Amino acid sequence: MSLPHAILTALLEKPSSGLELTRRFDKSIGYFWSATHQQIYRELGKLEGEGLIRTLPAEQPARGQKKRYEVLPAGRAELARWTAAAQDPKPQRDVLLLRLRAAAVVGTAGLEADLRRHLELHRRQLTEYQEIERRDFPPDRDAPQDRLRHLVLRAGIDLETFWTRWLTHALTELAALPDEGPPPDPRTPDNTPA
Amino acid sequence: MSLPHAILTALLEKPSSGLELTRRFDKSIGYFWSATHQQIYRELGKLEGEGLIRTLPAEQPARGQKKRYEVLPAGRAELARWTAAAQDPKPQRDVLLLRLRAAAVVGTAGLEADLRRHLELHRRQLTEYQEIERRDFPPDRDAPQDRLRHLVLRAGIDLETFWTRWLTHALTELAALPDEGPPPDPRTPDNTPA
DNA sequence: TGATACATGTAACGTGTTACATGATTCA
DNA sequence: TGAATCATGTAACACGTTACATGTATCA
Repeated sequence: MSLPHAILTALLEKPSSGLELTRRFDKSIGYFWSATHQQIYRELGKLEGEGLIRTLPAEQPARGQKKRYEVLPAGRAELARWTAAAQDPKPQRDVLLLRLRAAAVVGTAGLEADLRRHLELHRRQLTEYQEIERRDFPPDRDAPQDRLRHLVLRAGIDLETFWTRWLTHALTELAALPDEGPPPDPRTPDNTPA
Repeated sequence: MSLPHAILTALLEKPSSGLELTRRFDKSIGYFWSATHQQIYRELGKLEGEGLIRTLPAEQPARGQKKRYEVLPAGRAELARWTAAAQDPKPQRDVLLLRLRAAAVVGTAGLEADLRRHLELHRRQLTEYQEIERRDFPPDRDAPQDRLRHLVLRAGIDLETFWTRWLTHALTELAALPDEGPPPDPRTPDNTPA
């Protein structure tokens, strides 16, 4: 139940059409939440049906026509409620860690290349965030509202930093491993006794 | 498409029944992948249908009866294929960061309590992981297969460390903020001009 | 025999993903 | 007028979540 609140937040910061939202989700919003245009249109329909947002008046709703949305008071209230409500952290799920664990069982063949690729992606993401920081949060003293936004960006930066370090370490470990990690181990059942 | 591979990995490490798997996913597997028993049973059925796993022979399939599964050669091959295949990182989605960003818009009322709760949860998780590390990976020189498992656990530990630090910092910032973050800002439309 | 824990499931729904469809606008 | 781009959408499916259902074993 977070996508609608991500959209409400984005619309409060600036009323937008579906496609404009999609672009903002790809850019600045992307470092804490991502969404495709299909999700966004689906959700905009729901939110309008629930009376939390509305299309700006004086816009005809034809199919290929731009439609700008803005948040209604009920929408702002719902967002405030949700922000303050207690929520449990999402259970952990990380594909890369799972793959490493799987490699401990079936061997590390072919892993290294993709780890390098991920390292490169995270490095690029990191420098991108650092540029945003330089541009949007110049040294010392941002306005009160900006301190929270800066805090969120810092989390993004620190997480990317963590992943680049961890991946670097992982590659070192991989290289130091005996040639094929665990031996092929053909102990899989062809006719294993009970 | 990761849950089946998480199950294959777990079953290769040790053949298990559905409920045993559920327990292992709650414990040691939980720091890189989580799953409920409903997901696990659903997926075990699929995997068996695809010929990647089978129930250990000499077990009657009654409803309340234990059923142990083991991985077939085709299953091991599929896991090895998946482990080596290139995969893009999952798009970022973090509820806590989203809430902070929302708070920058609708105000920070009620946030602090839940941040403290999260901090406490992450601290507890961290010490739990550290105990696993002390117990399962005694100082220096683990066996080759264990180095990868240790690496995965280190990621879990470092991530929890990051979150406790970040939350501590976030609480400091919150406290330093003017009483209600951004002013109530009743600029929501009642009749806003174009 | 009745309660409790163990063990395996079904059903319904919300969200995320991928592929495709349709109308409007622009410009060569 | 035809291709490319902008903009809004539909459809189908995979996965995760929550609530509930059913059968077995144990033991008071």
